[in-house]
Amino acid sequence: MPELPEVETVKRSLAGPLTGASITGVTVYFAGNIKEPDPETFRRLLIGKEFLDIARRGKFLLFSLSGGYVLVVHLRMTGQLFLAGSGEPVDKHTHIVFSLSGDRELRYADQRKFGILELVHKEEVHRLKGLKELGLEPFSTDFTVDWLAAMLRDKKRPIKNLLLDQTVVAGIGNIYADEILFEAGIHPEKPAGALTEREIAALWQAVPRMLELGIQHRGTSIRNYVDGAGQRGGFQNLLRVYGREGEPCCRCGAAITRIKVAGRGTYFCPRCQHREQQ
DNA sequence: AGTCAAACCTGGGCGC
DNA sequence: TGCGCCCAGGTTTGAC
Repeated sequence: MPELPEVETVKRSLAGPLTGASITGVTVYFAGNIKEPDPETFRRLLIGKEFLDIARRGKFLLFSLSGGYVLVVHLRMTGQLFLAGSGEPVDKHTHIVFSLSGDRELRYADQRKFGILELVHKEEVHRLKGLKELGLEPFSTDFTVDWLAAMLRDKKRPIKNLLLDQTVVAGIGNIYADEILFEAGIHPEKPAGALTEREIAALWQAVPRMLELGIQHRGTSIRNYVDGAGQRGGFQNLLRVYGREGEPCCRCGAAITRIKVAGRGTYFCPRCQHREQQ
């Protein structure tokens, strides 16, 4: 599910309703997603805490709580974080329920159970695995074309592989990587270091452009993704290559092709996205 | 340094 | 209906 636009949409949809709310109880139906501390300490520490602020870093959500604690959540493939009324039925994939004042609940559901929840003191956040290795935020002012050019220089790995590397740029996943490369007209297997200046400039523009477009449409819902209000996104209808194997390219009409890059299903237009030059 | 497969889990879709 | 296989939005791990 969740790449940067989806995580950002969850953040925005939870920020209003959650800010100022207090946790009155925590029910853990499945503890496997709780990485630290142990589930009982996790429960005990959270009860009575107030949500102060929500931030996003890459695909991580960071909930600042009273008492100096931070709840860090990574949704991985199928994690969902959404608000519900306390009377609504709890489905079998809901693993953790945070009861809030006013008969509301924040629920964590996760069909494949890959997601991660960690509760740490704010001084400890910087040491968390995955979070500390994150690269640049694509919307930060540090994400310049010169910085990108320097990151690609002499790299032999496929450009798609590099886009998916969270230690380079944070937040891009498999769907947006394909859409970004289509937008920029670059073959996903082209070695990063072989991109021309024009291609680097096009890529630099396409990264924030496609992510922003995803956010404007409230994310991509192909399977499980929903925002903090339980609503699906709309960007799946605007994808131009992802999931469109065999369909005509919207620019040139050639059939969209599916290959594997970095072990991931990869969609591109063989005519618009070439390996050589341009 | 890099690439790859496998692992963590569950479920949907397909062909037979 | 059932079975087996492949696929899935992410990341880590260990082998080469």
